[in-house]
Amino acid sequence: MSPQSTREIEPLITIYSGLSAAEAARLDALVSRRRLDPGAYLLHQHTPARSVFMIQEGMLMLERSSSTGRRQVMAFSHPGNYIGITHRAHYEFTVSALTAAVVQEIPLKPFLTMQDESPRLKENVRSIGGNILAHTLDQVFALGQKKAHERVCFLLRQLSERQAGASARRIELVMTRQDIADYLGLTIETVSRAFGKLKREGIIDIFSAHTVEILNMDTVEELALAD
Amino acid sequence: MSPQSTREIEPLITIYSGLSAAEAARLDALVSRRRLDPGAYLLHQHTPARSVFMIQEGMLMLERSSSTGRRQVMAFSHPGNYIGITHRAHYEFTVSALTAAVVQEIPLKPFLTMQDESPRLKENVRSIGGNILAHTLDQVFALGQKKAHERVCFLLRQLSERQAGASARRIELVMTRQDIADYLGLTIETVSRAFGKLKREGIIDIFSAHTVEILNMDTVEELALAD
DNA sequence: CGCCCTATTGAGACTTGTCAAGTCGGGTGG
DNA sequence: CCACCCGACTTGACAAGTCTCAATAGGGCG
Repeated sequence: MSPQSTREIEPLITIYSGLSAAEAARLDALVSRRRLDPGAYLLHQHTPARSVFMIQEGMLMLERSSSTGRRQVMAFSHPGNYIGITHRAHYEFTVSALTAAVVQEIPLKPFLTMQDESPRLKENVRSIGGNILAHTLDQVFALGQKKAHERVCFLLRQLSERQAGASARRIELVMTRQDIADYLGLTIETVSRAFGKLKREGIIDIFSAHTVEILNMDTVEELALAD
Repeated sequence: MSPQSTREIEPLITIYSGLSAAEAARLDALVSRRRLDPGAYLLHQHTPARSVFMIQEGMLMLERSSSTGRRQVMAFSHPGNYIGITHRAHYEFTVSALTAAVVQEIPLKPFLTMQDESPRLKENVRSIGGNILAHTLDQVFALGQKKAHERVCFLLRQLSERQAGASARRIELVMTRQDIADYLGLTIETVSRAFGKLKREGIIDIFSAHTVEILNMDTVEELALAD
């Protein structure tokens, strides 16, 4: 899939998509809910993967740190996103809550068993895994090919896309500049200057450090997809 | 999983791992072989995904191009690697042969059916998918956090790791400098200078543009993993 | 032997990182 | 209620890294 096509409106596949009422009920029986305070950790890199999670409310952040201390943010996760679906025996990254959040937890073992019995469920999981890989490939493309202000547009576009309906143009930046920098492979100063540049050029407006509005969506798109 | 852990010796999971003789035979019946000349395309981005491939001989390259012409190489694929396993309805990238190659082709539909009936096969596919995601996450980390010469070490380490047993220190660079540059998010000039720097520092030796030897594996490792 | 494609090397421009100073805003304590 | 404080963000000046453009070298093949 090309970087462009992320713009397709994905109807946000869930594991429930197309399941029978009976199957959905069985799945429901597995689910428990967990509430997270801002800053709280959901799980840690290298710990055994025992559950799959779906975000119900709030925003989470997936990150990876090297022994020498630098870190790479792998994703910002929204309601409807899944965590832990494609993993191996151990989690690939650390996950923490950027805001107060509620996640649904599904124990991995019965979830896998149920996949054996429901082709549709298995298919849904496969789709979600594909989406995660596609997202990661987009990120590789962005980090490999784009300049600072283009990477910022890449993020703005991702956030506006997934943000609840109405005013997708006004964006709440829940995360810190450091989080953004670590996501885009930049420094906070460069991120800050990139925002400044976009504002000077009239492409976005910055109300506060954590609220921006996209004035010219086409240009943002164009920069986000620029190679 | 941390960037470090890629160094674990993966016993190269295959879809056959742990299958019964009967299952293996059924799988064999699905497989056909396909020979590729150097430079030939195996499949194209955006075309419907109909098969899964395993490389038997040779080296392939996975790449993605944007409409504006720049491209990102997503991976160099060795014998034993799978292509198309985690995909969606359409292939995510274009795949071509860097050398003469032989691939095994498995039609997707019967392959998925068989997964429904063999939990072990499904588990193998899941593992392989996890490896692919892990590889991609490593790449994100490298592009986001590393300098040019560190990225080159990142590549050298990957190649030495997967290269047939004995002299993993001598590395054949089958691909062009442009391919390397597009994989690492650099220009060919910067790649060339990075090689030069590593050579001047006595970390590698360069016999020809396409043959290098790692003189100090520890340093290469260290640079490859540097954050 | 000569040609062509690829890779290397050099000089200068541009982008990003680093270090340091200054601003903004929310929260606390006087 | 206001002053202060602290963290987060912005801005500036400079250094370092990478890109661009251009010239040169090297290797394979006719």
